[in-house]
Amino acid sequence: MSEPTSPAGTVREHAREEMRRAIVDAGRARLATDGPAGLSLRAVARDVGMVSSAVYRYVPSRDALLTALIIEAYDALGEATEEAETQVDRSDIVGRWRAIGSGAREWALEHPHDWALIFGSPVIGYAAPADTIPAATRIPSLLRDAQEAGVRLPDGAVDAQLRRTIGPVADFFGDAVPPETTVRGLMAWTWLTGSISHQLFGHRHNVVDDAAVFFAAELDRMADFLGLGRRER
Amino acid sequence: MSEPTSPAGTVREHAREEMRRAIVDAGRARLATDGPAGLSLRAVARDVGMVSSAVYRYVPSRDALLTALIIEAYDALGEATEEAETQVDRSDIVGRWRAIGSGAREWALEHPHDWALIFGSPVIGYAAPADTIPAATRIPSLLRDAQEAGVRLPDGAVDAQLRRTIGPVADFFGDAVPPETTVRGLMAWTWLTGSISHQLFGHRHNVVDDAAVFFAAELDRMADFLGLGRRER
DNA sequence: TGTACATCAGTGAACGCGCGTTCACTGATGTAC
DNA sequence: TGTACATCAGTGAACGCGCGTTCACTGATGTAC
Repeated sequence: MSEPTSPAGTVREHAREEMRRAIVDAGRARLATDGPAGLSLRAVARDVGMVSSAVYRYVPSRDALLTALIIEAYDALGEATEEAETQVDRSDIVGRWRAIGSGAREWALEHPHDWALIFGSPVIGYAAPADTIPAATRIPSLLRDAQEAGVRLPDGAVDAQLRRTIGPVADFFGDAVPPETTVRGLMAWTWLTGSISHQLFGHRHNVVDDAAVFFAAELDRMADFLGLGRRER
Repeated sequence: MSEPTSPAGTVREHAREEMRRAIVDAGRARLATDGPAGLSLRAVARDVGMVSSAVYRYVPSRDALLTALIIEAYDALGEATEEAETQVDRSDIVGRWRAIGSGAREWALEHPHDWALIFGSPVIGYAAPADTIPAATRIPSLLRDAQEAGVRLPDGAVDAQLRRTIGPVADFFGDAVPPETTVRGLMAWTWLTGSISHQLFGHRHNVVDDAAVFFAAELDRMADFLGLGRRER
């Protein structure tokens, strides 16, 4: 029962990759109990059954581990929302909007501490690693699709100053989408993350009884605000 | 030049209260550099020029100091928004809404770490001390005033389940305000805090060039969403 | 007004703790010939 | 296939640090008579 022949170095590399995963995963678990500021390499080392100095074989420093956790959180949220959205028929614009919202919410409920890493207080000394959050880009692409599908998007007048200030995201939304729609798209993203944070961070205790019911109502009103249900006459 | 006669104990009590203030203020300043998790009584003691054990005369523990800071932040935000709102004529409903929004935003820009204490990641082991955030109650009272002033607030149909779930805040908004307006009022609060957090926490870098311009545009659209400009026919 | 006593603010040493990171090392696993 | 050497994972001790909290104390300030 010999091992199957494998390219040189691969076995070790594989073990190495597994160990690194175990360390990062232990770090993520630690986040839940200790918070980002309390993340400790020594604690992580104990959790994976290693002496503290050994983790330095896999991770250059405590800060690098935290950075890795932040980046992974961004990516995981992006994947979760994308996955949720693709469950819905491409032509069902409102359904896709709901899927994006609920997908993000569900991921957040399953990974509250990772959500906090992204949308909670910035960890001192850490900027958001990416200029663009993968999950955020679902909205502009949805609006572009809506436009192409003949949805009558909000197109009120937008003055030059406001049009200028949304310049950095004009490319994401595309030229065809009216500026008013871009403004509202950004607002929708803000509201979506705000609502999820309120739910997660306890700001809806004694405000709303059933968070899911209220969230669904919010999603509907936001779809309306974005004009997603309005067909071209 | 003798001291004016003063009730016994008052001089000491006064000094004591001043020292307590200095300690709490130093704690707040520390927040900016060390974050809530890194808040340290020893550091605070150094900042006020005391030996670490001496601060225990004024504050029972590190956690108690943090709690005091959180409570003060809630109150300060509430006062700042109330103060901003009262600058505007009571009958100018849209103006009051803008004042609430801008007042909250300005307070947040001046006290970003206190804002993070309230709306950022929950500090592990600390629940929001109050069931109600003083600042949040500005919105229901504004909507009640709008109603009385004859503004035609959103009054679409709201199903029983949704009406039930907003039960806990029904009193704040009052019976006269339509349930749809209550739903939108809660959404407006969510959006307001979300927008400010996005600005403060860096989520608008490379999204929007001029945060103030975009925020003003958001306020206008939200006023619209709340139906604040619509007069009874 | 003067004295004896009680209260209180602040000191300094000590407790036991966990942290990030470095470094010289051992022993196992892979590579080259 | 067999041996000599290089690479690498993991060890254990050590560095210097800051933390929260307790405790017996000193000396100043207030109170009662």
